[in-house]
Amino acid sequence: MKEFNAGDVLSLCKRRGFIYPAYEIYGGIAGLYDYGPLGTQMKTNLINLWRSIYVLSEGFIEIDSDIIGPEIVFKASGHAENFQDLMVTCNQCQESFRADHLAKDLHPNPGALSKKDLQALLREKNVICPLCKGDLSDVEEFNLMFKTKIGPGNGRVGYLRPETAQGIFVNYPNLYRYAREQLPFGAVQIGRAYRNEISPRQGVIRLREFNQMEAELFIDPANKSWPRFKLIRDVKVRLVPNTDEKEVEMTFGEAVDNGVIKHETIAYFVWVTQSFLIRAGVDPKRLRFRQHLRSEMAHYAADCWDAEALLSYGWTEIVGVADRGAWDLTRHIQYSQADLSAFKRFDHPKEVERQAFKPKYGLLGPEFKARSAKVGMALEAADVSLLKDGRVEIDVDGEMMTIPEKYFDVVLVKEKINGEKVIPHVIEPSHGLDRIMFTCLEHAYSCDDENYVRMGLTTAAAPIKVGVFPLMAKDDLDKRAMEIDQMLRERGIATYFDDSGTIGRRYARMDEVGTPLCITVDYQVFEDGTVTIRDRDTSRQVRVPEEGLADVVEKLLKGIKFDQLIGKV
RNA sequence: GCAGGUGUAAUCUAGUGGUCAGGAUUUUAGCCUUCCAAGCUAAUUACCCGGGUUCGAAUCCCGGCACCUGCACCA
Repeated sequence: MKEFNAGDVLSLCKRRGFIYPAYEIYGGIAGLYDYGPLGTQMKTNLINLWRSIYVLSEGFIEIDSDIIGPEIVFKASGHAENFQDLMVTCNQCQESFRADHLAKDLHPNPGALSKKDLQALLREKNVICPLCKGDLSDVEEFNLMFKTKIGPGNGRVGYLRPETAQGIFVNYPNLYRYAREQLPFGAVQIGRAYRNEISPRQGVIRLREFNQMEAELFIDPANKSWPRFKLIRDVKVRLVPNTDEKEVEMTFGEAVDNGVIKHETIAYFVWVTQSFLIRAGVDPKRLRFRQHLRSEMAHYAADCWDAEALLSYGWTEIVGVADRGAWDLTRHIQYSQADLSAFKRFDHPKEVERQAFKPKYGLLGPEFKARSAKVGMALEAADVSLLKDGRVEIDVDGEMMTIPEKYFDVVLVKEKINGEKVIPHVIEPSHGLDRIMFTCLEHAYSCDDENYVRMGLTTAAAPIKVGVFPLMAKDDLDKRAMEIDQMLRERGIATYFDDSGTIGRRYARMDEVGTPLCITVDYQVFEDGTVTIRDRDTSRQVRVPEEGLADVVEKLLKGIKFDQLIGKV
């Protein structure tokens, strides 16, 4: 086994059609990559695997929302604020600073200043580099969202989404209704997102246009247990808690019992993530879950665990599982005025007695004419504590009105309360598809001393499942192999037919792109109707009757071990 | 964005201010070949882009772009 680095893997990816640098004939653009034929197929395979877990097994609903969104969505989400930092750089030591942080003592609210004003303020007060006392650059805007205009002329300001999650949050009322108004329910979205990164690096690890698979699970804030958690209590996981930042292995049950992971729901989806990644082809020995440090956790997050894979770049975040609390929905409630709550029905309705205003509609009518109904409704909704000096001040359609007590009585009312409105909390497993894909490729890559490259992709991820070869392209062997190839493709199995050059070269070609199985039709087929199936990882072969071949192949692809098969055939 | 390094074919690379560049792998066609990158013959493909210096630049200089490393950024 030879040492290798990400460059070797990227070379192979380009050579064999997994990943190409985008716009290469024009010199390329940093942070943009295209998927080639094999890459696209593999990406589709990973998506289908993920979808089968979230949509089929866990019952999430899937949507596909717009990439372009109006400015207000990203004001609500916080991205407009957090993506547009004003920065200055020290001309001497090259350190970068948030411009508003440097102006903290010079202005009551520097965060609210425009770029121009902040620039003027810093210049006027002769602010210099706090580290080395060097001169500072002009104030520069770092806008990490791609801005665009919606419509002709001045249009409306729009942005390309920096994450797919917001499309789910803004559809919350529709999805809540679709889920028949019951918690918990979850929604997923798979799609592209855009961040105008300052410095894209490390191949496809930091991209300006990337693919996300995000799930948003809406749960009752008062109940973060998870029924299916008991099924996975005894599964082990490697954790790096933020308390001492040391890696420990424990079961999910222990992690929750000891408070390492905050609650069952987060823990369960860390498990879902772990099992997905391993089935996708991430090496379990190079996978761990690291808890965000307090300082790196978003202020609204209750807990957050990143799946990290060990790549030649170092430990790299590939999935984040966060408890975002009620933050997103609360923000969208503020900005949109929409009702993004869930109605939590009590097991037994509560009888409540309370004091309330009872409007005298007979008097309200002549006095307030057309507005009397609205005044009455406002009175009914108002709290009796507002009553002062024989009058009450209430808000009617945004206008404050003073209503003397001759227009109402104060009475004791009995109310039956069936439940309460709550803003659901959100558990978000967010997957960087491109990073996961690259991790699968790098973890699958092996190269021996003879420079023989073998990609140990899992059967789920492999873009080609079976290579089909005639031992020689003559004597009807090729015809026979072609029939097998077509039969397998009709069964929905992705094959690759190859009759060129020597058989060894064809095996090598398939090994290099991670094809798990190869079928070779040799002369024995004319004697007993059998062909050989070759296992990529061991190069071993078994003879299998042509009849029933597809069933055997399907079993192998589903995970039956090659060894078990040898006994069976 | 800053600093340093790099840029020759699909991939890995040799090379020099002076015959429009050599090798290996790959690919394609043919010969050969009864199971793991065999051999033979032939073919296709490259000096990142733009400007400058020079009689002459792939080579030296400047600018751009891309990649690598470090810094910064990473909601």
